[in-house]
Amino acid sequence: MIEMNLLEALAAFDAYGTLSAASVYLHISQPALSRSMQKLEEELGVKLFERTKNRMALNSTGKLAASYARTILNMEKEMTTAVISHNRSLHTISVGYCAPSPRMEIPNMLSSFYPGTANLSDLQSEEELLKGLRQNRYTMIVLSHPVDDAELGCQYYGSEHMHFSVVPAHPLAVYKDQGVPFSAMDGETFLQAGNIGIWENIKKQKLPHANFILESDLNSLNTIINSSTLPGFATDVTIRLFRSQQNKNRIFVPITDPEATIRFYCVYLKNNTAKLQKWLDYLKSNS
Amino acid sequence: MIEMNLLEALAAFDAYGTLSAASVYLHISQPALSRSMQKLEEELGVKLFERTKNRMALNSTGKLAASYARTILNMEKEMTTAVISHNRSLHTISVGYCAPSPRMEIPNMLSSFYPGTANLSDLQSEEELLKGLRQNRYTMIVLSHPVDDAELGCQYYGSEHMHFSVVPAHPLAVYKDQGVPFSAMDGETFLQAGNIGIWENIKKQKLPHANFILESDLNSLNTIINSSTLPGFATDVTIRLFRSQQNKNRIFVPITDPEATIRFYCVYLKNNTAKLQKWLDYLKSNS
DNA sequence: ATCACTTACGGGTGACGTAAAAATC
DNA sequence: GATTTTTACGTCACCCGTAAGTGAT
Repeated sequence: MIEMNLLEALAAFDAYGTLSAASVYLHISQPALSRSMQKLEEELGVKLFERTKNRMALNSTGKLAASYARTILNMEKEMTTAVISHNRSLHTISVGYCAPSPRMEIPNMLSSFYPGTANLSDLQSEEELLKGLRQNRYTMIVLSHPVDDAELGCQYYGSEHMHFSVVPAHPLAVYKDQGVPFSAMDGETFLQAGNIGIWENIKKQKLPHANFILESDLNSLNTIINSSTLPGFATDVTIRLFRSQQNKNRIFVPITDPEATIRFYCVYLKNNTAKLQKWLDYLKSNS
Repeated sequence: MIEMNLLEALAAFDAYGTLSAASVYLHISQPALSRSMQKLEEELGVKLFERTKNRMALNSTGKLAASYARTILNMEKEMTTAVISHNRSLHTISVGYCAPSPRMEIPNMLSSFYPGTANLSDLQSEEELLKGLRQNRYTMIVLSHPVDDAELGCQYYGSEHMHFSVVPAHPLAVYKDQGVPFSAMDGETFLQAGNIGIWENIKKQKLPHANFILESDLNSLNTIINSSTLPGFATDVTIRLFRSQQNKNRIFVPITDPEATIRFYCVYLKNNTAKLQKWLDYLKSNS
């Protein structure tokens, strides 16, 4: 059997033309490479080189062998990358989100269910998420609606309700219990986090005349909110998550339109059910 | 880099299911195989097996690796056979003939021009010969006519002239100097060697009413001829080649038809000109 | 003189086999 | 008790690097 290091030596010689040059590339001594080539010829029982006293060159048989060597080495390289990447995928849960708040909550929960398992997050449009799921780029995606598909599993995760965030002096602050419709604030200027996923669509639809000042860095956004009287947004989820660091000077006015509530669903390839079993069981037990 | 022996060990384990069985197949000790598998996992940095205290099984990563291992091993096997067969083809001249007499003469001549080079012979129809030549199954073929083709070289080799072989008492024996046409013997029964190549066509065309008793073994044929008065065939070439062992009781009557003479041409792929140079030079110098 | 390859020689690594242990069937 | 895997240990082979030699440019 021809060992891989001999194949690599042959390919290197073919690439570099002389033993000395190839030996430098291979980080071995030149006599060692010379012996390797002799051994290769001996194992195959075939002359691979035309030799003059101070020059070696592949003959036609050697050229053929070198071309095989290259393909075998490529396949070996492909094998290692494929095996390693497959292994990584076993220890990674990649989740795609349509909105920021599940993205804030879920990774920590997954980490506790799957300790030692990397979990990657991505915020995307729902079409991109579904495409990525089918291409196995996501182990699971979180959508704002259930799906019905033979290949896909679907499990309700939870809901999120949108509020306006206003200073106490704001005229609408008094509606903090009964709520207001989106239309009550259309035309105002809002402070807003950068990427809000699916909420972007709802905002455009329900507040067509409003202006938005975007700040993608959450710390900066918080600083700005603290020093500003401009209204902003908050949801039941973000209010809960950031209770400790919350600006006391803000009133959260719930929005009464049905579009202000989103129900989230975890969607996954049924192939991956086993991998997600613990997580799905947890969700079922909570609903 | 993953060495070939590790790949073979992995493939063997996949095939046999236990280290012990695989180690028997591989002719190594079972602990050695155990270490090989550990080393493979270590080199890839990946778990390939589910292990219980006295059982090992490939996990999904291991299955993937084993399948790569098989393809790489197959390619390595393919490499050795391809290289060896290519090498053999360099040291072999395979010649296809359309008639027996060049096949009797040429191999010895080639051996003297190419000592240490195997030379294979085959008797075939001219269509088969041309097909085989283009498929590189023949280094050279001998046809009864020249060819004109951009890819093919062609060199006149020599001619052969057909005679009837009759006992002295035969009525036509007296024509041994002036010759007779084929038609003079049509309808008679002949003794004939088994495979006479292109001559078969000529015989069928020019002696449509004759009968032929075939004997493919030349020694047996000779015995039969010696004890028989039936006519047969001989050519200038066979008369010359077998002069020593010739039956003194035979007269050779030349045949006057133009079809009784064949001119032979060596045809080869121009690709192979270098390989046949010596031989072609010899033929040119003789014509 | 430099370069390129081969041969000779000594040393260290690593792969092997034997032996033994642990655990399962 | 038989099987299967792992660990421990000693041995030997093989591959490597250094050094030296040959021949060509």
